[in-house]
Amino acid sequence: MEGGGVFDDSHMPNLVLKSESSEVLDSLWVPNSSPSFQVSFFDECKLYIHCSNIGNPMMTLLFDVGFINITQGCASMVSFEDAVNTTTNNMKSENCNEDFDPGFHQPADKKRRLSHDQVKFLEKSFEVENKLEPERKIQLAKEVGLQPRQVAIWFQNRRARYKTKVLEKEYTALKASYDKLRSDYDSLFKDNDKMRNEVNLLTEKLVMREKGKKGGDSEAEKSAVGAAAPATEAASSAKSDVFDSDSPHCTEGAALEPADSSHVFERGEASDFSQDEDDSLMPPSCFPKIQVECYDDLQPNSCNLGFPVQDQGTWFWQY
DNA sequence: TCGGCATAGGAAATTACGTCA
DNA sequence: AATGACGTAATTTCCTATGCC
Repeated sequence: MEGGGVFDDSHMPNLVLKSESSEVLDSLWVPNSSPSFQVSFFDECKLYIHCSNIGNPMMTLLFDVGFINITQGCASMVSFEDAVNTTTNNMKSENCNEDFDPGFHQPADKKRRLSHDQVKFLEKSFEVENKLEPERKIQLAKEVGLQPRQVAIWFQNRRARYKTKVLEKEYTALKASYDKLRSDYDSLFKDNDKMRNEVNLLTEKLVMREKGKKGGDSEAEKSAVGAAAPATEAASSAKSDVFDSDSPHCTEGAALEPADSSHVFERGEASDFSQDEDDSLMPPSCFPKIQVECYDDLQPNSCNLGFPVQDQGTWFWQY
């Protein structure tokens, strides 16, 4: 059970307070007023408190002892605790009125948790507007039964909590995005590696064929290619069929340069997707065309970072 | 108009307390 | 009963905006 509820009339069995609580307590929290409390009579079950306030005649409040806990008389606060938790022993007061019985004093920094109803009320108000105008602060304080200062502090802390929550959410989203990006990058890198191997194989085939043509020894060419094929076939994926030696993709344009083709694919820093363009290394027409559609399934805000798919292709492939 | 001062309010950091496992 | 973790009320410090002289 949450204790220390302020102005939580669900815990107020006393008819005096039930019927007059709003009026009475409002009067206690008149800004700039200096209410004072005085225990005038205290018997085994009732507590009589005289409350004087500016603009108000002396009032006598009658409380059932087992249900109340005066916490901040100086600040004009009366809190009502659950009967189960409250006894005559824990009745305390930190009233600035030094005339109070020492037995009712408590440390000045004593704090009480706000009641469920108070928090609910403040939360609703916070949803409407998370900043407090002075008038609104006073109005809220009156309605919820707190000091304006307490309301201001609650809003301050609430804003801080809200900000923390938003930051946590943003961090989580950003991290998920990064993880996906990283995962996509890794899989792309593997594909890249696989394709590089295929290109190397095909390049070798092509070179051999060119050599064979130049030498006019077609028999030697056949045997060379035939010998190379079984050894490399295992490493090739099914995609290699696309780049078969008869494919127009490969035969078009100038001859490939096998010696330099591999370093274009070399992996740089894992987090650095940029590659310096170096046309001298490989003529654009030498590589088989990589279809950009293979990136189409990338989700926005994940690995593609919102850039057009066409642009992303250049992060990995320099033509 | 400009500068100095006081004041209020907010953000951020920190402390202190209450609650719970 | 003691203890540590956690949530939160409250405090402190710093900064900024505003009004007044």
